[in-house]
Amino acid sequence: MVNAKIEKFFAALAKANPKPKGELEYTNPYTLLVAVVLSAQATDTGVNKATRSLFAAVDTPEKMVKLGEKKLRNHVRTIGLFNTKAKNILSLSKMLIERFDGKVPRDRAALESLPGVGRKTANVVLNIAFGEPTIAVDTHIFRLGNRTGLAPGKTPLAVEEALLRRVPKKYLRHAHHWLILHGRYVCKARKPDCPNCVVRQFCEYDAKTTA
DNA sequence: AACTCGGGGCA
DNA sequence: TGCCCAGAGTT
Repeated sequence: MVNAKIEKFFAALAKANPKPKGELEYTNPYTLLVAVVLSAQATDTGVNKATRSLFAAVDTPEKMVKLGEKKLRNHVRTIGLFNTKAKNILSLSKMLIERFDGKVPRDRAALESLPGVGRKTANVVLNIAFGEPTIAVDTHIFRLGNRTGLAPGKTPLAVEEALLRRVPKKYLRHAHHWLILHGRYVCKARKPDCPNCVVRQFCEYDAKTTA
């Protein structure tokens, strides 16, 4: 995809998402980190529902340790893979207290050293909590990047690097979130809603299937 | 590269 | 009722 096309691609996404919801609503790096760890292979709505009461009372690693793994597990029981996730979140919270002064580190290697935190989760935290120009490539963005021709790549890391090269700098701050929302609700895996897609005129997939 | 974790949402 | 989901860790 050529540069002029990419610029219009993101301008259209920006216009379609004036007030993006979801992760951008988090102002606390710690609850953001916990929410993203919980969201692995689960639906965002399910995570939001389960964590609403939890985060009202528990918004620091100290409070999480005090709550304990058993009660945490009860809070997130409706989320898939909750057993492993609860264990990771307790362990991760203790590590934050012992090694990072109780704060979420603004550092990729430090973040990825935490249990349950991989490259995708680290990128979300770096972007949303600290304003770093990262792109977190999940299944949605991986599919969208390849399908549209915006950022083709064999692996998630390859797609991430392609996006970092191609996304205009002024859009880098929000590109990650726009792409996730677009992949989730419009450029869906099964049945992409091309008729209602704001970037269809820049999309190689739409050109191939409907032209 | 393949396998496992996992309850809820949705067709 | 069956299939899939805002991944990460292990083998």
